[in-house]
Amino acid sequence: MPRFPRPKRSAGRPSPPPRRYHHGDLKRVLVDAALELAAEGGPEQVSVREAARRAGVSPAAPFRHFASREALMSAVAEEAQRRFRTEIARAMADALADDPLARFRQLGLAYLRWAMRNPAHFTIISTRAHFDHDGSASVSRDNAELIALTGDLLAEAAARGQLRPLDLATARIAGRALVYGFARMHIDGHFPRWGVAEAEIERTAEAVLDLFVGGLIRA
Amino acid sequence: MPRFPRPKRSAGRPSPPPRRYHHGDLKRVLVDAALELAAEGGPEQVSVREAARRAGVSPAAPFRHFASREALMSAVAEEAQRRFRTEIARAMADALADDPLARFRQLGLAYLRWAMRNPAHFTIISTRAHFDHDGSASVSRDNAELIALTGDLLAEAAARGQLRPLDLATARIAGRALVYGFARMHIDGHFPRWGVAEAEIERTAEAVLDLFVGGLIRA
DNA sequence: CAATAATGTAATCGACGCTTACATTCACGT
DNA sequence: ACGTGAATGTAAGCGTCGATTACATTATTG
Repeated sequence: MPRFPRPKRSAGRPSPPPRRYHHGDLKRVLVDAALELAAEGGPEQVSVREAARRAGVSPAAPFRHFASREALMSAVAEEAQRRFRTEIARAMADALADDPLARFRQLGLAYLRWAMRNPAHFTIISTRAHFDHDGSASVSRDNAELIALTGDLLAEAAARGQLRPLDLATARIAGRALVYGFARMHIDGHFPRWGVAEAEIERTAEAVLDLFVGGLIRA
Repeated sequence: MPRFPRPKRSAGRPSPPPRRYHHGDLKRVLVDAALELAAEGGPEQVSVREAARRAGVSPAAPFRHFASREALMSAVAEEAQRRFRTEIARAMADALADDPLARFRQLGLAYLRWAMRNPAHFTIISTRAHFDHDGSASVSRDNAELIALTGDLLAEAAARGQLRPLDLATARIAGRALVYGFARMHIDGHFPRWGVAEAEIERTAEAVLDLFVGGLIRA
């Protein structure tokens, strides 16, 4: 006797998903549930059991698809990274094509906006502790591309004589530290202490970016 | 009959601490153990039970001193903040007294060094998720003082005509975002992806700071 | 259609945070 | 000095979690 007696279907009905023993697309549903959990309560709140619960499945079921919580988190990270990458690409498509410094600024702004609007997902893809970056080829590739892009934009700006004399590698890293730090200050709740109200944050982000870029250009 | 029969002491010995029922200084020992745990495996690795274990005490004992894991973490954070504050004060005492920009740079460098050498402790005091900042008067006060100091140094530099025209509040925040971001990039394991080897990091930190300060000064 | 792989459940383990009831010791007023 | 209440420890247990194992059901394929 089956432990989960299949509910009798009234004859001709085409079957609204009434609890089959095999879920069908559990892997994807688990990742989605985990993304939700992260968005709701931060990365630490993601639990295999709760994801299973939301998928309507037993606590052990997820382990057929993910060997560990960490493996689930890696899948979550890859999905988050995919969304991040898409958003950045969209922003860069909108940016002026012929001014590398303007594109650099636009890249920084898009990065900041996505990070601040998706704090949990940003944290997951940004913090080694939450999943194994090196284990994900796509995340590594995306990151490498983004890093290369910032380098290219700065190099192009330098080639056009827009920059004061400075070390490009240092400027690249400083720029990243700036936007990463700003995003994390927001996520980690620093801004109230700095007298920056929620409503001012995006404006402040632009001001900070402009100040930084202003410090790079030839006077 | 006592469940923990006191081990007989050989007569005249002055008692090396042989397991008394009352520990004597459990609160402090628990905080120290928790600090160690954080240093070893990061803030997430801090557990009440393990701290109790290292203190040689039952799993329930810590709850006499800390109402929750979070309360323990707050005590850990306050101790970490105390150490941080001490280190910053020491660095500032060593810095040139009469050049505000040099002091600003020195402050940033001291901040970075401590953060990178004490990653777990830095993470705890920097990330709201790990404990309730607002619940700790001392941490709030320390932070306010540090924030005020950066503002004062920049204002003094501006008053002496060392800076190009810029918004001081923005510069303050940009400076903090820069050092916070750099420190977190290190802690979060970003630098290998950016081609910065471990041995180069402190040098890179100085270069980044100098580039930023160089962008603030009058050309 | 039968064998087998894929994918689910049940039951269980150990670690954790936390609570309650009880034991031991300390500190203080008489 | 002493006895009593406060302080501080233990024991036992609850519910949650990640993870494993044995078994049940379904899908696939020769």
